[in-house]
Amino acid sequence: MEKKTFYITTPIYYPSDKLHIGHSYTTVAADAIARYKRLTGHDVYFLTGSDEHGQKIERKAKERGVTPQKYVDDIVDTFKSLWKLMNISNDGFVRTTDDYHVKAVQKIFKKLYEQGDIYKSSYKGHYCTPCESFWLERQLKDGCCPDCGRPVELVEEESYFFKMSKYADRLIQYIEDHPEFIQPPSRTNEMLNNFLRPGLEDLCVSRTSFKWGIPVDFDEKHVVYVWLDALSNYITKLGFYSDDDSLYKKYWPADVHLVGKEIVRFHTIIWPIMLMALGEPLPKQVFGHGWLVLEGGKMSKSKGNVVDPVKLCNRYGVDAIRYFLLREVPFGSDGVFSNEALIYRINSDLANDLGNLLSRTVAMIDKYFGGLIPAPTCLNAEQDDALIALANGLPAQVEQFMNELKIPEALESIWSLINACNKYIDITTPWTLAKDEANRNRLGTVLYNLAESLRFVGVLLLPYLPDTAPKLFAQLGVPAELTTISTLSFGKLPKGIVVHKGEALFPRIDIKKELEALAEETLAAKAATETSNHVPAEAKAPQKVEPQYIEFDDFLKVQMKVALVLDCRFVEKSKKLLNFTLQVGNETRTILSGIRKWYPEPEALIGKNVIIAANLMPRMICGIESNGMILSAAAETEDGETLSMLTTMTDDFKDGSEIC
RNA sequence: CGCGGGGUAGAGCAGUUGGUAGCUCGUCGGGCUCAUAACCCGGAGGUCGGGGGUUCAAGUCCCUCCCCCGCAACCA
Repeated sequence: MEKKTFYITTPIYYPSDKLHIGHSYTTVAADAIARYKRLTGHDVYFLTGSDEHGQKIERKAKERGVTPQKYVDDIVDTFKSLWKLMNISNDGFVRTTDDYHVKAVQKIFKKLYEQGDIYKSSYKGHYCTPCESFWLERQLKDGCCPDCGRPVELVEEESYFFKMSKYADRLIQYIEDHPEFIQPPSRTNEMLNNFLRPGLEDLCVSRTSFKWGIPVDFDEKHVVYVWLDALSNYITKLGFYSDDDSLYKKYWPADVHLVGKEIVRFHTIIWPIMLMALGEPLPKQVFGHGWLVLEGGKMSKSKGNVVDPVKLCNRYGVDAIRYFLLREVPFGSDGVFSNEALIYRINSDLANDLGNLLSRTVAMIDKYFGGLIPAPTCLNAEQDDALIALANGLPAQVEQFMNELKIPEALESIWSLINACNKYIDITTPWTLAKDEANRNRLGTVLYNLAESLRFVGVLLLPYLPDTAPKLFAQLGVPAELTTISTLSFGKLPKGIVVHKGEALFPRIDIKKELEALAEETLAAKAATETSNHVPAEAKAPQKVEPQYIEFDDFLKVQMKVALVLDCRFVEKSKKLLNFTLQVGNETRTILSGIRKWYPEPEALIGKNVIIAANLMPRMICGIESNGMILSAAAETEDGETLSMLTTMTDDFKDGSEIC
């Protein structure tokens, strides 16, 4: 019989920087699912990869003085070694710079163009020159810029567009007909209400402003822009539009695209519409998982709290990290990462429950039966039935959870057997049985039941803890042919097998000591990133460690001045920004600052003197150009909030005065 | 009224169609000694964000208010 196929993908990651624990989470989850499907007899294709084009890469490579290709090659190597380290069993690794991908994307682009779904047009924007921003017709206020109220002019910039609008109705219909398509279901509402029902705009799919991308082969000025390039990976790797599309024929449509919640939108709107336009079947499911949120907020470099998966794996072991990721983040929603939570999990679930159970079981077989697993010749229904029933029913339970991608629940159910075993030992008190030779058969049966239960645990854990399960088999002496899912019926384990006492599967961690050590490291790391973050981007290019101090000359580069607040108001579209109009000597300038939270009454600031960094590169925010930065003091308060204070001058300094 | 997700024991979370408020960790007490000071049992701890309503009965349904988070070209 043909094996049933199963195709699962992760997003392809952007090689502008090293991967963090969030990427590991997605990939480990996909890996666990892939391994589970293989274990249960599916013909699996598991794909991950890298999305390598774009302006950001082009710019970063330039900063570093290497070609974009060289730049991404280096970083993609770190991706691959991380996945190797974490035991990721992907069958393919797609790079958007790979030849087959480039060619297929060009063909896709051309086909869509030829059938009229991609058309050449231009940004027809209403452009406000002072604000340097584009506005759509409906955004205008009385035909003028909604921000500054000044008149706008019509401008154009050439670019190709994809006719998403044409397929919107079909997609809405599809989503309504296939409630399982977007998971978890709450995301379905989000997509329909936020994006689909209000109406889709056509998507800009080419750029002329940079070169690092797949050239549009019939119009060399343009490169293919982001999503058309990136999303196609899921089929180009399978040989779509190539000489050999046998993999595509075999595995498409994908069973699951596993993605982070931030990109559900692209996978459930743009991607299906692309496929509709190509006349290809849609993926069966897009699963948007939650995020690993860090204690004290999102991961960010400025907080110095980016979690490096390589360090974690080296410190605690790959399986410990895999277990934590898979167990801690609930189905579809966010989970909190903290070192404390990680260590507690490792200690209580892995060391205490699982590791210790194996250890005490093997030790007793060793001690009472010379290391040979005894035969189960003396069953006691009252004590044994529940345990055996639990074990026998477990594969089906895990199967059900895994089919719904409820990985934490699947693990929980496996742990219910582990816990039952620990309790079983307590009830049967083998050490008491051992005192009386008359109970020898009963003792042997108890130990047999434990060993056999542990074999179940080992087999079911293979997808999640691929390093640990074989260690468990080795200690119990389980032969390879008894480590498949089809052998999971209680009693298959033969008597007389030799057990081998071994190392603890997961050594216990001294929490107090460990947290202290970690705190020290974090502090050091934070100091390092802080110094490097305050250096302008251009100077950051070389990889060497940044010095703790800056040169006096560097300091002189920062021009700080006193400025008088002429006007201060909310930026309408923003929850966080204040728009300052400032008098600096004889010039007037605009600066935006994200401090609305702490200054809910902007009028009160008018007339104050503030200190600004005056020669920062101007930057567009919310369609308004910001010219500099207002200096503030930030502090952590007890409830973890950052407070920010405008540094105001009480003295009567003249605005425009230099600060030195 | 932009959209979405939340507010349940010290922490993190479950609670299907309304019917005794649960789980994990921590904490306190007890048991056991095979085991990685691990394991097993028990206790304490909650006016389920506030207010109003429907009902014999509301964490669950309805109304209203408050707070947190994410997203939406937004923290220089």
